[in-house]
This record gives sequence, C-alpha cells and structure tokens, in this order.
Amino acid sequence: MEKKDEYINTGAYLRILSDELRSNMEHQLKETGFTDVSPSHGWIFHNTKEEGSRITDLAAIAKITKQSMSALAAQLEKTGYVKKKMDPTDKRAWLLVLTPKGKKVKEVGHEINYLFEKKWEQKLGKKDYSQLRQLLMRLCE
Amino acid sequence: MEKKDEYINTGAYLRILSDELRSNMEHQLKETGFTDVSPSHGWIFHNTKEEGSRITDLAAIAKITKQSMSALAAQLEKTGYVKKKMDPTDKRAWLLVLTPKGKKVKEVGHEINYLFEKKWEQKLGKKDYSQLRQLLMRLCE
DNA sequence: TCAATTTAGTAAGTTTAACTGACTACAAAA
DNA sequence: TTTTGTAGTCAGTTAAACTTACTAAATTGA
Repeated sequence: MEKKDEYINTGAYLRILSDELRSNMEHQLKETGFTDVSPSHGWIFHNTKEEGSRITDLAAIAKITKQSMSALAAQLEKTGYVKKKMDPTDKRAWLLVLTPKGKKVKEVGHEINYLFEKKWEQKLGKKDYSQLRQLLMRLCE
Repeated sequence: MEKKDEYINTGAYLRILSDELRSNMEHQLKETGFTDVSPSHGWIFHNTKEEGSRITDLAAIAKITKQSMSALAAQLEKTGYVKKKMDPTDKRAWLLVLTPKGKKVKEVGHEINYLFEKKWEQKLGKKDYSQLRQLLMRLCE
C-alpha cells in the first residue's frame, strides 16, 4: 500500500460503482413503466422465494426491522406486486409471494442489470472483468 | 459472461464491501469517542478545503441540495467540527472550514480506513489487492 | 399439561437525511 | 440601471429507517 496521504480509498471506487448501478436500475425501471418501485423494494423482489417468504426472514436478510419490511411489503401489496397468503404450517405467519406483475419486475430488473454489467465487461475486456469479479468474490468471503 | 440466470451480480459484491467499510467507519468513530458524526457528514470532512469551501460547492460534490448540505454543516457547526467564516471575495458567501476538532476526525477517519483496507490487502495479498484497485479505477474512469 | 417463553407480525410515534418552492441579499452583465 | 444569476436560508414535506409497546400463536420444560 502506498503512503496513506496519497492514497485514494478503494471504498470511493466501490461507492461510485454501486451508485452507478443503483441509479441506472432506478432510471431504467421508471423508463420501462415501473414508476412505483424503489431501490429499497429490491430486497423483496430479489429474495422472495417461489413458495413464499416471511416478513421476518426478509427483514433479517435486508438487515432492517420487521416493521420496516412490513411497510415495504404493504406498499408492494397495494400496488399489486406481491400478495400475502397464509402459511399452512404456522398460523401466526404470512407468506409473501410475487404476483405475475412482481415476477415481471424481477425479470426486467435482471435484464437491466445484465445489460449494465455487459457495458462494464466491454470497458475492461472479458478477461479483466472476470478477474475483477473473482477478486471481489474472494474479498467478500 | 455466464448465462444470466446463474449469474451473481457484481453489484452485490460492491454493496457488501462498501457497507462493510461504512459500518466499520461508523463503529470505530463511535469507539474513538466521536459519537456525533454520521456517514453523511463524511463529505464535509473529506471535501472541505484548507482555505474553506462553500456550501454550494460541497452540495454539488455530494450531489445533494444546498439546503441539505446547509443542514449537515449546521449540525457540525453546533458540535464544533466546522466553523463559518466570511468569504473575502464575495459578501453573499460563507466559507466552511474545519476546526482543529474537525481536522482530528478527518485524520482519525483516514487512519481507520487505512487499517481496514490493510486487512483487505492481507486477505488478497499485496499483488492481487493492487490489481483489484487498478481494475476498479479503470472501471470508474 | 399448563405456565413461561419465544416468535410472527402490527400499531403508534420518532428520527434522519433527503426533498421542493418561495424567499433575501448580493453580484454581474446587458 | 434594470435584469438576471448566484449564495444561502426558511418552512414545510417525504421516504425509509428506527423504538417501544402490543396481540396472537407456537414451542418448551418443570
């Protein structure tokens, strides 16, 4: 590592890039007509299982309180992206499931992300981009 | 790039890592006794120049409104991290400068960041970490 | 087996960090 | 000198988190 005074934070790069991704996603989803979803709903689209997921579990994944997750879910329920069904194994619990509309957003979101990362891959070249991903993965372990 | 269904987002890695950094900084600053600064104040510590910086300029850098930056600055002024002085070249404007206490936080913040990235460097090894930084830098250009 | 504890989720109110629109004071340009 | 632009504030709003307190159902264990 260089002398710390001349050092540009690795964190600065990380932040710039994840901001780029997030604002692209936000913008593109709006473009595509999904004007009532926000980045914080992303956790739900990304982590809700086919069989359904509990508020509590989703909250744990997203590291927010049950109440916050409950509120996000309520918004998506009102706008028709998810619905609640009873958990057959536990009468206290609800299972959140994506509606067809919700699944569509998830799909479109994947596509948007795919295309954006494709641009990154083109910028660095296939080999270097794959190397970058490897290194990031190792750092996350 | 692999088939997109099996693909783990590069963005997920980026988010995990910058979250790690941010929460470490938050935690360590609290530990060190700086209990009244938050991540959003970071822009001010990081971008306020020795000669002083304007609210408007800081807001532009952080990409928030003047009002929001003004509020952040007001908090730091109240807690003694920055002070305002008149801009000798423009009677409409204030210049924000770091107090000694503010400079101390900045210094401690650098140290905290340095130590954390040192851990990352150890995890990947000097060579790979430097390579990672290179790739991130290129992607940010 | 039934009382105590844990778990799923809701309710009410608060906090943080952003936002917009309307404003004042000064500066610069036509 | 009038108009337009810029620095910053004020008042009020919003989004997305938070805390404390609660109900109802499930699980545990003496």
